[in-house]
Amino acid sequence: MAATLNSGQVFHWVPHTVEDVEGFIGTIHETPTFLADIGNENLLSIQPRLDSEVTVETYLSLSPKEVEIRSTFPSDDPFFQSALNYCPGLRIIRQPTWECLATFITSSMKQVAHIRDISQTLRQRFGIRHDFLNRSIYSYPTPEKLAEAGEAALRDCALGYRAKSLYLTATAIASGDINLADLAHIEDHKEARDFLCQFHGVGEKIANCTLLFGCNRLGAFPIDVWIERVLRKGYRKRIKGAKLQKWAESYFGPYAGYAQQFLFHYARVGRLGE
DNA sequence: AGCCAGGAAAGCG
DNA sequence: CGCTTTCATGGC
Repeated sequence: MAATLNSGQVFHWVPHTVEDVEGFIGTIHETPTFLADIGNENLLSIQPRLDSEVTVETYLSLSPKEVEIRSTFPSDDPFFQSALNYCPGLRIIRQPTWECLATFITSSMKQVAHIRDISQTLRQRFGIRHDFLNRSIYSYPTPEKLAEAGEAALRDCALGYRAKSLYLTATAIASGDINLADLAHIEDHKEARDFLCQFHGVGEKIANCTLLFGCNRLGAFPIDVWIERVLRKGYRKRIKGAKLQKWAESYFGPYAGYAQQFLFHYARVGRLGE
């Protein structure tokens, strides 16, 4: 669980200790939650109330479907197997679509540590406060709240040029101009990606991150500098862009996005670089 | 001090 | 079209 929360999918979980148990505190949708690994692959979770919408198990993808997913990965591939074995417990988190979309808009050309800072600032200034386990934690602000805040106030959160994109996207949704819920009814992967690319500041990579981490579309394969690096190193792939995208989706199969996350983590934490 | 970060839009030819 | 430049900010 700890590796999953630190794997660059989600940016708001912070270390927290409850009665000498070390874990993380954050929100699952609107519900404050404490999570801790307590040995033997057991997970401790504390919530002030039951979240009827999304359970801890759903959020962390702790389902038996894992076995089926892993069986679709390329088996005769030592490089991928070592990426998989590097962190076998890694899961894809199922985040709220808006929260995921907005967070990745703020992620462009930023390091993970700084994306965390931005996420925390936005939550503290514009989100709803929950007092939980002797601590204040904040849910992710709604599109309405960010639209109302205005571009200047967002820029003041160290967003830089991303403030404009976040503001325009929040406004498009808050005004009813674009209904984010429509995305769930789009079957086709390309159409879904194009739908997300309507938003200012959203290109192919951020659209794929949103589909993978925020829409439960496990075939989406986001390509960033780390993935380009790892595919170049592990598979001698010198192609880029759309060609690399097509190869990866085809090679890693129906759950390519899941495979992507193992490769990303292997590249970033495993110090694969030169 | 220089380089780069989970990129995308705008500006070229 | 495909390629290049520009856009802020902070950590190392």
